[in-house]
Amino acid sequence: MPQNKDMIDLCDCRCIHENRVTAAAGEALPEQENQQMAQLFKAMGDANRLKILWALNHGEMCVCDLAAFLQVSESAVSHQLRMLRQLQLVSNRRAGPILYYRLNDHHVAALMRIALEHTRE
Amino acid sequence: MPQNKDMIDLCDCRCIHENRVTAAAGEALPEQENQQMAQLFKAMGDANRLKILWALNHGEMCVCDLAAFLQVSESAVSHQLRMLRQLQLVSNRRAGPILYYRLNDHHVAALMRIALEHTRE
DNA sequence: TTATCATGTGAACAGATGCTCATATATTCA
DNA sequence: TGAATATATGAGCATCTGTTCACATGATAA
Repeated sequence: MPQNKDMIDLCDCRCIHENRVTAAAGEALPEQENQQMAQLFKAMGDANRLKILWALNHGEMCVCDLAAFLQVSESAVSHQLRMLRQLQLVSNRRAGPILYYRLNDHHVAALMRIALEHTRE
Repeated sequence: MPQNKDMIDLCDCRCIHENRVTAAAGEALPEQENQQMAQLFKAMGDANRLKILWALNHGEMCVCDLAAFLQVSESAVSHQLRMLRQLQLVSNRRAGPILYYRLNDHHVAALMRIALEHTRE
């Protein structure tokens, strides 16, 4: 068991077969950052949410457009947008009764570009 | 409804409030690629799998080391490694009874780097 | 062979997830 | 004010996920 549970540390493995452990120990990743990274990937790890992010990467769209685009209910889109909003991946502007959503994080586009490269290899 | 369900196409939204739809239509993303991208992000969207990938990014490790590292059973790690193997994100080499796992996709490191940047802003 | 260690696999279960439906809120217009 | 439109929210539910447990497989050494 690692002494410090907040830090990912490779020093306390039960069976150590080579010295790879000490080699990796220098690059510890705080537990909180690991969880935030996982949360980001999880948000992008749903086909419909990814479609939303992909669409918003080309320009702002309102909820009902996104719903027609994904062929799901506007309620479903709204639920997904709330999650993306809470993670600050998207934001919106109001124009009368209509909310236009847009990407709010420049990393999202970069992540999608790399993932697309990955699938095309 | 889009006529071609294999293609993400923005031309058939029910309510069109501006001309953003036509602007986005040029960048259609095939359904299959969208799903593969989502699968990649989903694989990285679990805290334990991300820890595995993070650890392997610093060098190869065997299953029991990873289990001690994550503080879960070796069976759990094995299940997760199978998923990562099937997605070809990791591969292994055998040294006697021990299997050493390593990253098998150069995009993974890039994705983790960007995600880490994201969490640190 | 037999014992042992490292890993893989299937079943089973608790918890998470994503959708729909019904309803609430908010804005605009008559 | 009341009606209509756009979006948000909560409940409920079927499905998916990640873990543990028990056991199987595969390699090594005695």
